Formats: sequence, C-alpha cells, structure tokens
Amino acid sequence: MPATPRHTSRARVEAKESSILDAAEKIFAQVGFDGAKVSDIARAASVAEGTVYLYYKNKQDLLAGVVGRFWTQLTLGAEAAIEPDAATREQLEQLGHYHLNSILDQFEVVSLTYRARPQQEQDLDQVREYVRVFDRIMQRGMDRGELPKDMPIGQLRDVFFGTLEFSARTLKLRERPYDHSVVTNLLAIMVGSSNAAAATPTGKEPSNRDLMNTLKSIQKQLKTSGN
Amino acid sequence: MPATPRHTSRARVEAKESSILDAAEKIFAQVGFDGAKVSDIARAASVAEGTVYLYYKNKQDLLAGVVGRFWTQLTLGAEAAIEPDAATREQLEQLGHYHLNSILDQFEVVSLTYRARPQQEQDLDQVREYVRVFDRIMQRGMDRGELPKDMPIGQLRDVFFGTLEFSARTLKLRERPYDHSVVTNLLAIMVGSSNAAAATPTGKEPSNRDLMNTLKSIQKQLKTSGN
DNA sequence: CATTTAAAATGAGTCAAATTCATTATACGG
DNA sequence: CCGTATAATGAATTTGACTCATTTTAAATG
Repeated sequence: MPATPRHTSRARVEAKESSILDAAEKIFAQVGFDGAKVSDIARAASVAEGTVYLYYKNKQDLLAGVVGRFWTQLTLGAEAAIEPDAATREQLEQLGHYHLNSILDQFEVVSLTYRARPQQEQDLDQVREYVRVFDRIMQRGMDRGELPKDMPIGQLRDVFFGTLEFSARTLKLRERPYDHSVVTNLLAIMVGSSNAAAATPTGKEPSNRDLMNTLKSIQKQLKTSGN
Repeated sequence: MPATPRHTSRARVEAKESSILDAAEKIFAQVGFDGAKVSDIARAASVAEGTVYLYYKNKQDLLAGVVGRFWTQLTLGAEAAIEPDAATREQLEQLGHYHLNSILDQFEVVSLTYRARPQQEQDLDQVREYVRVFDRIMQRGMDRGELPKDMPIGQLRDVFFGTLEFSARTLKLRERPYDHSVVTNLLAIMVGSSNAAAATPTGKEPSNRDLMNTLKSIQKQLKTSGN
C-alpha cells in the first residue's frame, strides 16, 4: 500500500479543468452569465453536466475560475510588457497601454468580473495581485523621486484604473477603437506632461506646484480636524 | 358609457408601484440580485407574487426600475447641490463631494447598476442623464475659459467618474469612511490647484472654511432630498 | 343602496435550469 | 487479470421565475 496517493497524472486533470474553463469562458462571453446554461458549457467541453460540478462547486465558482484565470494572465502579460529599466513615466505608459488594450480586447470577460462575488472573499485575489504591478511601479518611482508625491499611491491607483476602465466602457459604447490619447492624457495629469522639456506648450504650470502644496497643507488640516 | 377610461386614481397606482420598488430595493441591497426571490420582494411589499408582474415585466425589469429611480434621484440631488453662480472649480468640487458621498452611502444600489442590461438599451438612460450634470458644468467652464483645455471633456468625464467610483470601492473595501481628500486631489490633477482665486495664498482658513461649508451644505441637501 | 363590470390582485400551477447522487466506467497497483 | 479508488455520467430532485384561470375590489350607474 504505497503512501503515494493514487493520482491520475495531474496533467490530465488540469487539462480537463482548463478545457472546462475554456468552454465556460467562451459561452459566458457569448451569452453572458445568466444566459449561459451549465449544460451548454458541459456540451462545449465535451463532458457530462455532472462532471462540471466535479471541478467547480457551482456556476458562480465556475465564473470565479474564468475571471481569476483572466486576471492571472493579465498580470503575467503586464509584467512582460514593462521594461524594467525604463523611467517610471515610461513604465506607467506601458502599463496603461497594455491595460487599456487588454480590457478593450476582452471586454466581455472584464465585465464578468463584476458578477463574481462582491467583496472581501478571496474570489478576486487575482485582481489584487494584478493591481500590485501598478503599486510596484509607483513605489519604485517614489523611491527614485520620479514622481510628484502630492497624492498617495492608493489614490493614484484609483485614478489610473478607474479612468482606464471607464474610458474603455465609453469606447465600447461608442464602438470606437483603441484610443492612444486616453493613456497619454491620463499620464499627463497624473505625473505631469511628458518627462523632458518637450512639454510646456504654454506653461501656466509654474505656480501650479506652489498652489498644490498650499492645497495639500489644507488637506492635512482637514484630515486632522475633521473626519 | 363614458369615453373616459376607468381609472383608479393614478396616485394609488403609483403608490403601489413605488412601494414595490421600495421593497425590491431593500431586498436587493440586502441579499443581492441573485439572492433575492421575487416572492420575498412581494411579501416585503405586502402584495402577492403575481402582482409584482403586473407592474414589472420580470425581475430584470424590476432591477431596472430600482436602479433607474436611484439615478434619477441622484440627478436631482446633484443639481441641488451645485451653486449656479460658483466658479467651475467650485462646482466640480461640489459635484465630486456629492457624488462620492452618495455612492458610498448607497453602495449596494450602485453595484446593482452593473446588473442592469449592459449596453445601448435605454435601460440606463437615467445614468446618461446624470452624467450630463457634469457635462454642463464642464461646458460652461470651457466657455468661461476657466478650464485648461488640454483634454477633451469626454475623457475628463471618465477620469472624474471612474476615479470616484474606484475610490468608493476602495474605501468600502477597507471599511473607511468618506474621505474628503479623494475629491480634492482629483480636482487638483483635473483642473490644477485651486483656481485663480487661490491668489489669496495667506489664508489656509478661507478655503478650508469653503470646503467645510461645501460639504456641510451638500450633506444637508442630501438629507432633505433623500427619500 | 344594489348592480354591473372593468381593472386589479391573487396564488396555485407550469416550466426551465441548477444542483445532487446513485450508478457505471475507467485506470492503476499488485 | 482482479480489486479498488477515482472519475464520469445523466436521470431525478429542487428551486425559483413566471403564467394564468379565478376571485376581489371599486367606480359608475340607476
């Protein structure tokens, strides 16, 4: 009686698992979560209906699987898309383009993300993982002093991803293709115009920084005094 | 045989309709769209299950009703929260505070928005209507030359609402209360630090006071306008 | 008031689809 | 080859949205 547990080669299991995920993704993207019948997904995966439930507790769980895999892939792609030695500004631009491109390209799957269980659950660990790509860039940028530090990273993150996601929706809604300028403009307001002197078209900028600081100190006071 | 069609006073009908909406909103917010049983909603509205279907074609339609009403209310509140004579910068700040406050306060309902039918459908006309409040402020701001015109309004809109929505999610996730600085910082990057009037560098008090007043008046209005 | 009748409400019944589970098939160690 | 553990199956169960034949309500009429 060998201590090794019986195991059909894990490869086989994973292959089937991922073939079910493939089928689910296809059907979900095609007809949406509600429109998708588990029986259809099973058929698309060449598997009996009951088999799906061997791999996924229920339809929700199946969705979490599809969505999770997507974000994991996205993380890998993002890491590949960023040049490690580039300036922070460049890296953000790379991530921005990659992100906008990807979510436009796989808009349906991204939308499914909102159908995964709302909060706290580790359902969306993978999303959190993805977001860290951004955090790392920013942290490095701060350390190198390549970023204005007027705004906490956490808030900039919401600016970055919030803007890109809403922009993607807008583009989809208007059936417009990928728009380069979205990222460029976003970066311009997030970290200033392009890094070099190339910027300053008609600078009203100079006093800007001073005013920012004033504002910042006001905020500090607000924070300490009020909620 | 009077030509006038029989009609129970429209008031009664509308009362029932809105009492069903109330019940639906409550249950949806409580257990989510999928978790909500139409029978529970009916019970909460003191009505038979079939009656619900007299007023709403199906569960989706009920959701659209709840969500639509929310955004309509939000539009009214937003219009009330904005001082017509204030500078663009002020108005944006007012809208920003109002918006963030509201979506934090009614987070569950906002989330339900994503369950309403995706695109094109006039399901979400009310959202589009709401967004126009922003557009009007911006258009006026442009006309008055109070805005840098480096970025098209459409893109700024996505920055504005995208950021605020993601910020709200972040705050909820971390169980943090309303954070003033989110709006302030957002405005800082969107339209620069406080507007020309910021010429008064001496006092941190004045703008501080302004901010507090803005917030206070918004909250007051929220309270009165809220259902 | 009693009566008529259209509109409104009811809730038991229908039906589609998710999920379960008793049964059957497969594959691997001995 | 055999015995057993694991995997797969799909018929049966369950759940809940939606329908519809029937009943109730209330406005209009005489």
